[in-house]
Amino acid sequence: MQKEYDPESVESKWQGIWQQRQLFRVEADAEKKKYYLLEMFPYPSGNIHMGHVRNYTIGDVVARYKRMQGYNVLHPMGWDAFGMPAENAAIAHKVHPATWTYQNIDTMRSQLKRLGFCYDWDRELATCNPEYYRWEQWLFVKMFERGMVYRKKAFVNWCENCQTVLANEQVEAGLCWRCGQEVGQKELDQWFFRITDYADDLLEHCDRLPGWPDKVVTMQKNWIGKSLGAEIRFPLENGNSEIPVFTTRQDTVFGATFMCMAPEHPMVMKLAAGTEQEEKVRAFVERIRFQDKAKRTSDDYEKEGIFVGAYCINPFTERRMPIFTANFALMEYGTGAVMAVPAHDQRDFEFACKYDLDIIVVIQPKGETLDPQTMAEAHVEEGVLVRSGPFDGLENVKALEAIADYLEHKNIGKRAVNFRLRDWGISRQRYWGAPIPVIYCDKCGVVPVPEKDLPVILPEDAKMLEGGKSPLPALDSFAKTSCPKCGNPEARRETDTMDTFVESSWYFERYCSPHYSQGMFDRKDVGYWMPVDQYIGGIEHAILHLLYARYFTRVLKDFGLVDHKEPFLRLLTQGMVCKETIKCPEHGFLYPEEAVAGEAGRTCKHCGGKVEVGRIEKMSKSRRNVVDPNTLIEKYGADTLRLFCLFAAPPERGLDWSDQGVEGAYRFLNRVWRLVADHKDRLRDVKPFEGGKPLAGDARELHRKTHQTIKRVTNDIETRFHFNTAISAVMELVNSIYALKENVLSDPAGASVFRSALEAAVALLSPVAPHLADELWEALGHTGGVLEVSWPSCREDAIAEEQILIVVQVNGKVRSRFHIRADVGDDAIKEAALSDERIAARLAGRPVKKVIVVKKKLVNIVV
RNA sequence: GCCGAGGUGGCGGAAUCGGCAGACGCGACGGACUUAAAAUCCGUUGGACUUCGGUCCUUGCGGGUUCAAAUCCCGCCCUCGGCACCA
Repeated sequence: MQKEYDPESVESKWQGIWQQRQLFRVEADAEKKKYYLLEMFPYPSGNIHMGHVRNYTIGDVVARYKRMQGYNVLHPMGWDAFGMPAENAAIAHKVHPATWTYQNIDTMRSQLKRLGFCYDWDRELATCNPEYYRWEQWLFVKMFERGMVYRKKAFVNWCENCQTVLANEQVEAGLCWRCGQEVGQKELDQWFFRITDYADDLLEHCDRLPGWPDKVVTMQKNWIGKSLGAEIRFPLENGNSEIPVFTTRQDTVFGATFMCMAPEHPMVMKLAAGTEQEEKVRAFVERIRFQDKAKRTSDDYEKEGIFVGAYCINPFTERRMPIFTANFALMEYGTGAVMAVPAHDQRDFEFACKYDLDIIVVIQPKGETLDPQTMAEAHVEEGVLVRSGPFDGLENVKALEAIADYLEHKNIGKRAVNFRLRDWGISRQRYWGAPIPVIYCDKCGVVPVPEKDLPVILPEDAKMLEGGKSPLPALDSFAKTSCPKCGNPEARRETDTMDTFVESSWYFERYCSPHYSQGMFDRKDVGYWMPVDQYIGGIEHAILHLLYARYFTRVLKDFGLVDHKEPFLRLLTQGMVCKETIKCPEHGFLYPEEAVAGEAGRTCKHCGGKVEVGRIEKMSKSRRNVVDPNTLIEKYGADTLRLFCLFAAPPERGLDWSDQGVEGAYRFLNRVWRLVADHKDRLRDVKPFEGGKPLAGDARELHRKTHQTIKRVTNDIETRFHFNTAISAVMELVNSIYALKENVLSDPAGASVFRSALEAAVALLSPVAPHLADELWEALGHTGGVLEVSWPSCREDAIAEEQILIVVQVNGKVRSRFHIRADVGDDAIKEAALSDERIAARLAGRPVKKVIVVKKKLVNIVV
């Protein structure tokens, strides 16, 4: 062991040993209790960033802690390797997406190894590998056979200029990110998973995820968005047809004065046909359709609509209702048509005011009379029904039921449930993804690729095209094929690929048997390891990824492939890594080195103007406030970086980067190092303290502190994952060792206690700073790493204090404190408090009204 | 607008069940060591007043409950995150 702490040499030494000993390899073993710890796998974007470091450090601490607790811990890592950035890089740098991806994986794998994470690398997987996605294709075919997938027309963002489909993140303020042209909507045939079949089940089980943060559960519930209401059919005036409408407010139906339909609604143009409105309606529909969704739903939307030239009849009032098409009506929700009740819905109210439509009050609030002439806004609250025929006088909450009954009785509608959640569109008109295993034949129609022909391999010889258009449709060697059913040589393959969320919806199951070649995974292994005991990742995946993963697991269960329904028992969503930003009014965000320190504060290197410093924001390249993990590892080592990430804040909160904080972490590790380096020789023949013999003085103190620390650290990790307080407890122990070392070391029992304290500090620190811990452990005379020993256990008898501190308050204010033997009763404590010198002086004979004694803690005297 | 989380020293944060507010770290200040600096070690460090014994104030703001409130209740302000024309 060197005198000076040199992280570089210590870390490379132990990483070599760990690898050579295959320390992180695990196998399913029915004899052992398992623990599956999973962190969300990264997209191989090029380099590990601070967010990854934080996420994976949190996971690594838990994995190592659980191993020391005796669990068989599965802790795998892999790559979410399909996705658009690879295509963008391909176009920008003329590298093939596969080359780019695999290079990035190599870089990032070595970065993760450099951080000392205890992954079982034998289980590494990359979703772009055909051995992975072939099973996804296999499942797709199974789902197709069962009708769990279907094809329908749907809109995509389309850039006419680039002749390509754009993902939502490629649409910036309604414009194409590449060419700046306005983005439109194009209707294409696409594949959908029927996730809505599981909407109720997914919603119901939200309340059975006690290990999930409430926030995430709420977000999932809102996303699923179940509404109870009714479907009401409004006949057309000409009697040809009817418009079904979904509403949650059937109690207001007597106040419905007009109808609003989504511009995409198939009936709109039919209704307008032949009327004098036809051309105007066509122009309106075209205009709204072409707007991208972000714009249509942006803040400054204006409600607008147009009369389609036809009327329907309110079946309750026989009123003739003009039919409008309006930009705020959404085809995707409900039936795409809304019965408008301007008196009791704010949107309808604004629309009615704008187009001068009738407003009829049908819900009257208590103690108030609403007048349509003077109303400033809709009345959406409760009240009593008026102008509602047989339902007059009914409270509106009761009317909801009564009118629903009436609808069903008269057969003009029915109770209905509507979900905000829509089926999962998985088609991507992209190259770098898993091919959808389907063939189109003129004779047989849609034919799934037979199991024996799987996988449908994404051809790696495709040439990437400018503008981002997928090369697959034009690649005959891929797209041209023969029909597996009839042999027709003119059949064509589906050239769309799957949403990358599909890959990430089952990778955690694949990890259980990543090399299994007979199916998606080995049932036996999945049965042993799943479900995931602890899942850790960013809050940005709180909705989609987690919902899709929950859905997929249900599908697998329905196929009898797994026994569990929920994949993740406990979930931790870690906060963002943030850092202060520096902004120049002229040059925008600056790197720290671009801001020059001067007399009047910092100035911009480029223009000399004053810069604005301080706003703390999420680290990102575009804000120029990133710090590079590599640089920090070089300077301080992985252990310091890990320590800082955990110490700066509890995991679920945001972490504010601080260079000085990193220095502090480094200083602490040096402090621990020196403690061992300076005393290992004196401790060579000293055994750890075994208990039994009575201790006195500082040795007793240190022994107590040691076990108090073990208890605190264990509790902080076990129940709360609060590593920051766990670390501060170890810091306190180290401070105590420093303060007491000479007094304690002078006698043999004391030296034993000293060794125990030191060993406890090293062991407790080992999940956080594993390299340093192993080195110190070895220096203390042990063979083998700390990971292979048991987590320290706390001796309750060592913790018990013989003297306790009692705080004395007078009227709730602290006035004195004293020590007393821990075994005395409340009455003795009360007596001691009242006779305490300072208290007696303060009371000065005033009558005591009341004395409250809190066991072994506090006395409050009320006068 | 709706939903959720949060607001504590100069800063990050602690106080786990209503019982000493400010653990631990950073920064700052002082001292030791040194020719000097760095590193290290040891102190001090919420604010105001102080006769140096203490006293008063202090957990976003205003009320309340309680012997006792950072913690519970009511009202308000601010910050962050999510959803957002959902009928």
